[in-house]
Amino acid sequence: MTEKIIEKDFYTQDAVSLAKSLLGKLLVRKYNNGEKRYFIITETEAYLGVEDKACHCSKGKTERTKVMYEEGGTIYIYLIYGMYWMLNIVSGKKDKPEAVLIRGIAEISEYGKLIKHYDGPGKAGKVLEISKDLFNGQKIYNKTTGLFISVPQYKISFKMEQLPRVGINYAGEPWISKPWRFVAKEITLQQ
DNA sequence: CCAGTGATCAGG
DNA sequence: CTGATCACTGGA
Repeated sequence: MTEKIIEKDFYTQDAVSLAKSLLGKLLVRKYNNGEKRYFIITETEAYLGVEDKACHCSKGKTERTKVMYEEGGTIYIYLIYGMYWMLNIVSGKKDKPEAVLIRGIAEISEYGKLIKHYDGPGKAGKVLEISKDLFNGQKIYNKTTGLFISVPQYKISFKMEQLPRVGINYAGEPWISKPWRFVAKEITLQQ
């Protein structure tokens, strides 16, 4: 697998366009034992600043949310329900708190064959073996951190679905209805 | 349908 | 310090 890492500038776009752009990109995880695995990003959600009542930053800057105020490309990780590590990529400019939640990934082999889907952010976090200690505040465009995003060498085709976000009923309207969840369907790879 | 599980945060 | 909440998942 050749790795064409995506540069820092890519992450300065707003969270909604970044959420779309990340579909079909390759998430590379180099584990502590040296093993390397490859995952296509298949589902994302955008969280858009202090106004968005579904966004953690709607309550302002806290110990947890401070990394969302960093520049685009910063990794934001938090624990939910005491069990699941959620992986987010901060987007936009410094001091504009936006992020994209990675909700689904599909593992592919080194030769571009689909292996397994991990549908759901908790499952994705588990297979990636991420945690706050390991990656929170790191940069996703830094190839040395063990978790980075690149352009896949294989041509990937899919249909994009746009849906409301899940698990945010507490946010109220209009935020519940914002179609800021993006799913890649019918994924095929050409070698 | 619902319990598990612990960091985080507002409030005293 | 305490109690409530939670961008979820897996098993009745």
